[in-house]
Amino acid sequence: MGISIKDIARALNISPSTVSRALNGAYGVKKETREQILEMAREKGYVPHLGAKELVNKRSNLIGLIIPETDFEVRPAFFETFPSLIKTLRMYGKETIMISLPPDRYEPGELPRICKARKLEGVVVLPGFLENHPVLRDVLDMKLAAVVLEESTQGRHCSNLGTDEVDGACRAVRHLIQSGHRRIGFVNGPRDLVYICKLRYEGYLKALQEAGIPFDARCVIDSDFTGRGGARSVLTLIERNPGMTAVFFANDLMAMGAIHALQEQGMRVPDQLSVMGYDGLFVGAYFTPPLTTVQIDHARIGISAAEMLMELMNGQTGRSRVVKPELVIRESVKILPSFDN
Amino acid sequence: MGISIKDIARALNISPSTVSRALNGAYGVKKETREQILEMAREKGYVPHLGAKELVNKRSNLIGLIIPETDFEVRPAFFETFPSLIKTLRMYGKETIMISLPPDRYEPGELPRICKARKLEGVVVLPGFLENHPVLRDVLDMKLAAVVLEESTQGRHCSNLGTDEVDGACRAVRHLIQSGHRRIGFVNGPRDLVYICKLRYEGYLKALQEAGIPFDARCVIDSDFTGRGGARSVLTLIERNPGMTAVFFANDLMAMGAIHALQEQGMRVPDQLSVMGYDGLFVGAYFTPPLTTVQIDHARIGISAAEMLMELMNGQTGRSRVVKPELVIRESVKILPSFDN
DNA sequence: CTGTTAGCGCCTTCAA
DNA sequence: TTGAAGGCGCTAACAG
Repeated sequence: MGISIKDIARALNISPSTVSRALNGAYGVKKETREQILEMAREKGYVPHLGAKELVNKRSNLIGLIIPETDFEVRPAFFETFPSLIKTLRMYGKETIMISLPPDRYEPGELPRICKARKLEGVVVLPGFLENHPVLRDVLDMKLAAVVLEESTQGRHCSNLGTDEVDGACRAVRHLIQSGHRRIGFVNGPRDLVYICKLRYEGYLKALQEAGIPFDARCVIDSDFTGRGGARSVLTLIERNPGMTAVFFANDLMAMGAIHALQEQGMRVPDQLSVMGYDGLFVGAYFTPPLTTVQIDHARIGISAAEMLMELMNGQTGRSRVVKPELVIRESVKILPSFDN
Repeated sequence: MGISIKDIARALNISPSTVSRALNGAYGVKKETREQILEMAREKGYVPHLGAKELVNKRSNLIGLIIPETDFEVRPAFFETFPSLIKTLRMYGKETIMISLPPDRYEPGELPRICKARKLEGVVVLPGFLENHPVLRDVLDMKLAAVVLEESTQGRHCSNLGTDEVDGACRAVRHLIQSGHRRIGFVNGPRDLVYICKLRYEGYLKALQEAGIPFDARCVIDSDFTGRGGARSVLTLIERNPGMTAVFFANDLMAMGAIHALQEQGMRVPDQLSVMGYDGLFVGAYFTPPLTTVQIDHARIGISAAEMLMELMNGQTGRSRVVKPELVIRESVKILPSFDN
């Protein structure tokens, strides 16, 4: 099929090893010969067979990108880390192979088998597998360099990278408080299923506490991260809490669904109810009102994930890292006049 | 490192070739021996080295997924084909490797080199490379099975798969006409850069023609697929066309940006201006008003792309296929009373 | 500086 | 039914 090292050796009447040396390390080959070889390689369009190299070098330069086969609507921001992640890995000479795994129906041992078969050098696990999910456990057991996004999984060969969810949520709610809101609702995601929901909840509590606002369980409701869920939940919340002036949603999608539902009921946002999102979906900017939210820098996360993986592959020990999200103030939160500072 | 075929041969005091046979073709091995081998393989956790297999079998089972390194906002729906595409390929025993290429700064020959080096069996090219882009030309030259999404590139080994853009746009505009609109604006994408823009334009013209509505160039404007662009463009269009009652946008993002801008100007949608989108982003459902749009079934496209690639790999000739998009009627288009049918 | 030899893990003749 | 030998494309160790 393709041109091999032998072909060009034969053409030049030299040995394959010399060709190999010229093409790689370069040292220990007469300049003249090397140039001939390089020339001939170019001429014949030689491309090294990476698979064969791997066989002898024991380095595949392959990184697995593990993505959960889940309903897309749940995490639309999900794929935004891809471009920067892949690009950064490529800068390190690593290529990315996709491994799509069904969170339900996952057979333990499947992932390790794939990794062994392809001799992957590391994996990046995208969010979608819950704490202690068999996939995560296999990742830990494999003793293969791994970076887990958003979950707290960590080990000798496993780092995790997330946003500072507690801080993000806390700042969101703090912003509401600073805008004069005291009775603040919280529509969370599925707290028992998704790790970050716990953290966002923590942030909510923390901000209230700081401000000396007593916690009221009636202000909090667990939902499902969908627009419809957000709509349903906000309506429930309003009914339960007549004095509530603002609601913090654990993601933008729910916030958007809620705003829509409220407007359908003839309520004005933010005049009658302020809404705070979380995620920073860019479509939020085109909402009416434009959604105030907490923005996650996905491109940055992709880069960091790649870098952390390289660290691990260089023998460093697994660690934890969080990037701080950013508060994006748009127009869905009203500043209550009495607190106008 | 890992367990090899030899290890299990030695443990059983038989030859590696027998083990190989037992593990693969299975024929020509005594049932008893085979069972011993299988048992031992399981016990030792044997996993075949795919790279080594490839070396002898000449089949890598690797498919390249070519994605353009572009600004994310431009095509948010972009990644929605991923899950189904990867999953389907996996069902065919193929794994997916990501190849991210910069549309500008692309060096011709780069892609073929990557494909050769990894011995890829085929590629799927995601949208983002314009007609006749060097990447597309290389794809054609490689004579490797390839499925190109959205562009019309085709060849002996190259199929293309898109949605029926003309039909989609035509149906969108037809819906506006049936709702009683006559003077209908069109905010297109960058027509000179993105192939589908031409098709959507065609559909727009076709629908007008069908209805006997004369074309007016002042009703059409090329924009850039962003929310801000849509906002700017709709304002221009309104100024130029006082009698205009509806606008068709070549993507949802622009439609959303436009709706937002209109509402900021105090205009009501759809009462004063009807808006039609294109893409079917699910967040559109949470807009106020919920966006009427043309929906593309990305999951279906992923599946079809995989299947078309397999066809090509089985020796069939490149072909063209379009899937029909679906009109999703929500509330951003007003039915004008006079035409109430 | 260069060629020879051996082997990575696997499969496929060809013989036994 | 099984084993031995050879080779896929490449590199590393050892001679020369």
